[in-house]
This record gives sequence, C-alpha cells and structure tokens, in this order.
Amino acid sequence: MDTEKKILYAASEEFAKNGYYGTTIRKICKRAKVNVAAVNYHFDSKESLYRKVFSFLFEETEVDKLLLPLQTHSDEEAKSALKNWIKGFLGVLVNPDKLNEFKFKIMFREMLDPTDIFQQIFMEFIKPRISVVENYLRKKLPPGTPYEEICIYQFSITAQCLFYFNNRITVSYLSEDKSFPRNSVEKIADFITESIWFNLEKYRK
Amino acid sequence: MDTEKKILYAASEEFAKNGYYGTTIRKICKRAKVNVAAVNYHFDSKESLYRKVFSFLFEETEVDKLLLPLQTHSDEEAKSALKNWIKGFLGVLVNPDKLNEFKFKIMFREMLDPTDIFQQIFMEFIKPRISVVENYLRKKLPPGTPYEEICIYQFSITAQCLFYFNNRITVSYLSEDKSFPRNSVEKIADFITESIWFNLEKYRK
DNA sequence: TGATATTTTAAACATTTGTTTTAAACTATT
DNA sequence: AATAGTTTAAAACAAATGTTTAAAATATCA
Repeated sequence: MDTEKKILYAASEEFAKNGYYGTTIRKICKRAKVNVAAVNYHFDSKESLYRKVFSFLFEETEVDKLLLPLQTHSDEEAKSALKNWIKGFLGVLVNPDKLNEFKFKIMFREMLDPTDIFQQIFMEFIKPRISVVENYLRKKLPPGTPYEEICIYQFSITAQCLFYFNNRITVSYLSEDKSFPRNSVEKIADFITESIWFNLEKYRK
Repeated sequence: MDTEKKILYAASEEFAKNGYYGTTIRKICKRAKVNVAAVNYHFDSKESLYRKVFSFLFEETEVDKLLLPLQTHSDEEAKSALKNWIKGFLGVLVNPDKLNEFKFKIMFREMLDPTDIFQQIFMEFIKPRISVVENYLRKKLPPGTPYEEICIYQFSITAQCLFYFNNRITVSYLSEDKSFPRNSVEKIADFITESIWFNLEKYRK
C-alpha cells in the first residue's frame, strides 16, 4: 500500500477515535508506519489531511455501494419495501465494518460542532439517503402535505436507525442480552415500519 | 461569583464546544477571567477539572428539576400523559438553555468514545429518564413481555426525541422553515405518541 | 491590629505539537 | 550508467500546552 493510502486509513481511525484535536500527526504516522514528515509532504498540513480524510471516507463511489434503493410498488409491496430499506440501513449501523464505523463517528463528531466540512457530509451522505425516503413518503402521503409534515416522518425513521449507532453505549448498558440489537434488526425494522405505516394510513382513510 | 464556579461554568462551555483535547486551560481561564494557575490550584489538573465539570452539570439536584413524572391513569389519560412527557423532554432538547446545551453536548461527545465518566452520566441522567418510560410501558404491555421488546419501545421514544438535539444541524439544513422544529414540538410529540400507542394496542387486542 | 492561612498573580519549566529543513534513498528516463 | 525528479528520514524549530514556583495580595480570626 502506498504512503498516502496508509496515512488516510490511519488518520481516519485516529480522527474518528479522538477527534481533530485529540489526534496528533505523530500518532497517525506511527499507526501508518511512516515518517512524521510524510503528512506534511503528502497533505501539506494537518487540517488539509483532515479534509482529505472526509473525501476518502465519503467519496460518492463508496457511498453508492451502501445507498439502497426504495421504490414504491403496490401497497403491500410498498410496506415490505420500506421495511427492507430500514433493515438494510439499520444493519449497517448496528454492525458497521471498520471504515463505516470511522465514517459514522467522524460524522457525528462533526455534527456536534459543524465546520464547513459538514456541508460535504450532508451533500454526499445524508441528502441522498433522506431523498430516497422523502420520495417514498411523497407518493404515500396525500398531495399538498406540508414539507414539515413529511420531515416528521423522515426524521422518525432516521432517528430510530441512527440511535442504535449513536447511543449504542446506552443500549449496551441497558440490555442484558449481549446479542441485542445485533440479532433484533428484523424486529426493530418491523416496529419502525409498522408505526410509520400506521401514521401513513391514518391520512388515507 | 467565586473562582471555582467561574471556572466550572467556563470549562463546561469550552469542553462542550471543543471536547477535552480541543480545550486548553488558558482558554478556560480567559473565559472565566481568572489566572492560568487557578485551574491547577483549585482542581489539581485538567483531567480532574473535566471530571468535576460532569458532577457540576449532572449532579442529581440539577437533574431532578427536569425529570418529569409519567404516571399511568385510565387509558385515555395514559395516552395524553405519555404525550405530555414526550412534549416536556422534547421541549428541552429543541430549546435548551445554556447549561442544558453544555450538558447534552458533553454527553453525546462522551457517548462517541466513552471513558469511565460515562457511567456517571448514565446513572445520574439517562437511567432515571429511561426508568420512567420503562415503568410506564411495563404497565401497558402484557406481563411476561421480554425485556428486549420493552427496549424497542423505549428506544423508539428516546431516539426520536434525542434526534432533534443531536442532528439539529441536519434538521436545519433540510427544513426551509426556520421555526421548525421549535414550533412543532406538539405535532412531533403527537406523532411519536400515536405510533407508540398503535404498537401498544396491537398487543391488547 | 497583627499573625496566619488562603488565594491570586506573573513568570518560568518541561513536554508536546505542527511544521520545516537538509540530506539521503529511491525511481524513472535517457 | 548517469542524471533528474520524487519520496523518505532524522533532526531541528517555534509555538502552544499543562504544570509548578515563588512572591504578592487578600482574607481570617485570635
């Protein structure tokens, strides 16, 4: 592996684990097994490296692999399509591979005090996912439903999925069963789907 | 105001905004308008101050003021009681005062990479709130409902409330209406209550 | 008031940090 | 093989950081 890739990977891990200020160039280089000067040679500065890490983690090609489609079919199919989408998203959040773990952690860090980098995350990661759900909801809700109303539906789904990554320490403190929520993705997806569907149906009758 | 309080308040703000490593003793002291040596004189070390900040923010007396009760009544009352509880919790999250903002931010930071301090947050802040909801749910769900099932209900409520603090940058990026979600607490609380209630009712029939 | 303890202050200290420098090692091209 | 361009390596630098020191200022109380 070439030096730049080694640095990017090591930096992702360090920045995810300890944030921007908690990460030192020396720690990154030690992890990447390269010389201290390598970061400044290849990436100019620590801040510039930080930005490149975002491109590395959030570049669209990486994202597209994870961006599940959510198409509307007949009513019964539509419900199970939604459930499957939630299952896919929740699955990644509950059981992320290393790179996704870095991605999510860095994203949530950035959310607590967003810099101009957040715009990149929003456009390349959040927006596409939200759009998929939004399009789905628009077809199910009566035309003319105010946008803020649609948002409440969107956020209900997103919130419940993200929770299991974001607050997993709380989840693990509370649940005695160590395999929860890993083995309950189906059940949780079902719960979310049912409640969304219920609220959707209220409007159609 | 005495020096220790001034430092604690300033430190809360700095730690919340920039995390442990992003915060310097000099910045804290500048904000608190005290000498640089004051932190080490009154709190021994930066790490020790960090711990004291948690006690300062999460000490039980502070928390109790915000811990709304949630009692079960007749069926109809029970539903509106739940809605009111959610409204109260969501209200604080959507429109926190300064100290609560510090508290939540520091809490979510600690959640991303928990140290032993998280235990304190869990016991003094998270557990009491979750317990209130748990007791409520236990009375509504049929006896013998597995604990992991109850968790899914709990987390559904908690997730949707916390989302509006944790991901408010996303919310503000998405919603054109700047008064959202501030002016929609009632509506959101209603949405959450209705969907929880729907899932609860499914079991009773 | 005067003696004692406590708190504040400015300066200094040792480390750590991001960055730069300079030379050596390596690679590619002719 | 010789040359030019690129990458790596070790050392050094200046600034920043947590902490300590020692003296000055303030408070406490017999």
